[in-house]
Amino acid sequence: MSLDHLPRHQGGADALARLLGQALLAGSWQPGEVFPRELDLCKHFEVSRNQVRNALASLTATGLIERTAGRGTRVCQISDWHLLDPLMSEWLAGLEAPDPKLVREIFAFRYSAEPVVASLAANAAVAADIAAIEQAFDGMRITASAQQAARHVEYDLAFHEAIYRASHNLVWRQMGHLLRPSIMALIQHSQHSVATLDDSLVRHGRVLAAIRAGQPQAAERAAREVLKRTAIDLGIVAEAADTLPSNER
Amino acid sequence: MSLDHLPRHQGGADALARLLGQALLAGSWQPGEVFPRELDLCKHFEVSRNQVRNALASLTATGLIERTAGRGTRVCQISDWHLLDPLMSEWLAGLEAPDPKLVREIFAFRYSAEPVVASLAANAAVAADIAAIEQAFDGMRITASAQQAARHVEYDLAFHEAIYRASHNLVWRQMGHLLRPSIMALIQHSQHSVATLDDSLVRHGRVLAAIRAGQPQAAERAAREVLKRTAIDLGIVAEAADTLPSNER
DNA sequence: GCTTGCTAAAATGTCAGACATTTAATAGGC
DNA sequence: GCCTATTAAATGTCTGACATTTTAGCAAGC
Repeated sequence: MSLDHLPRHQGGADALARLLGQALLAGSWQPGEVFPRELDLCKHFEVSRNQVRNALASLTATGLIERTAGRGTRVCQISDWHLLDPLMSEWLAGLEAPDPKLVREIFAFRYSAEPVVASLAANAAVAADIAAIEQAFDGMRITASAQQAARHVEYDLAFHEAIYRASHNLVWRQMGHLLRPSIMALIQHSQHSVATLDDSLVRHGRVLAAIRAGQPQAAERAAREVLKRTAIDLGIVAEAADTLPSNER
Repeated sequence: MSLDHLPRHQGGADALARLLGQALLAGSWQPGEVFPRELDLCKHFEVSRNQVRNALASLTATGLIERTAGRGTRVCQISDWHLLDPLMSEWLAGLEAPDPKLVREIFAFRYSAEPVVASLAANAAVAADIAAIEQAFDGMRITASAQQAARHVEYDLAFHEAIYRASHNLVWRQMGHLLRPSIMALIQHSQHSVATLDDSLVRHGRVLAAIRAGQPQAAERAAREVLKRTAIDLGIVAEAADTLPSNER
């Protein structure tokens, strides 16, 4: 794959890293394939070798590419990508059409993890945590219309992130970054009718209530119900389906 | 905090990043404090500015420090550290005496997450996955003596990592990196008597059996039992205690 | 006295060019 | 045919100069 179709860019090495990172996430290069050489990138984007090297260093840090002196740069296997790196989440969230396989994998993770997080939050949340969740929930309610989908999604994001934070665990908190790509993908599949939005709101409300009441098991169940709704909205499972996304043998 | 007590080093920028990263993880600088300037680091370690900048770039990528032109370099809050970055795990695992708070946080995460992972593995594992878990388990059995603690811990690590891989989820798999610092800490608290080692082995065996049998709920329970044993061995809870480490309000 | 604005210093960021090192391919000798 | 030396090509490193950003200090003006 050549880089002819990539647009010129403006901004520093970060912008270049983002551009290349997103191209890799979008599948412009296959794993194992050789990546363009530094000097070619310099020429194509009309930037200094320094900027290219800085950008490539970011890509290396996220496990997208692997570089060896004399050999060149190759694209890593998907299983080696650092999906939990905040940079990666940001790039993924900014993609127009993220790889459905990736979205599905991330959602499958959320489906198994988030009930546990909600349960932890119900045990550990203090007043400030509950206030944060509540505020996000209020925002979701106010923006529950098709016209304000973008703002609604932001509040949705804040809601779930607040729950991760409320778990009061450093590791789970870091994982909140993963929410952005998963939730931003909702905008693409914007089959947000009034009915589904209302249903989604009710389910979110039950999670909030359970956490506020300090009921871990109820929070766990409620979180799972929220994710079932999200799975439908993401187009991962069909509307009527009662089955859940799970990893088959 | 000055860097007078840091040893000279040998190796490239990676080694320097490791040295500085481990010093940060060990708490040599407080969050918010200013970090030494590039030129001071050059002088102290007798390396080029290039190497220093590369090392500092790694530290920036892991969220340990934050750099601003003209302002300088400051140490980030612990909550901003990218604990899920593989580099971070490696540094943390290599520490002689990692911060007990961090070890506890990571273990608390494992305690809530690993039962879920085991359950997923019981659903998703194929023959190769089970073989990998089995092989690690055999290794643990063979090295179950105080003399071979180091090798035993490696097999222990392989056992848990194989379960993460068996979940067949890209995100959970990435999280396997976290195991190393958590399990390596076991070497420090090496109160491995024959009895505890035997008990630990039995519990690990039950996880393997449940996954092989494809029984998610049994796997979940068994994984929790393994972690209760580990919590004792890590000195997180007392021997007789039946209570579990959890995040209090 | 307080604010405003200019100036200088100090830190990180960037550039350009030469050189070092590693890897792989290639040609040559036996 | 195999082994070795050479060459080419890629990434890695060093150096010095310069750019940019931020902060602090100082001075002028209201």
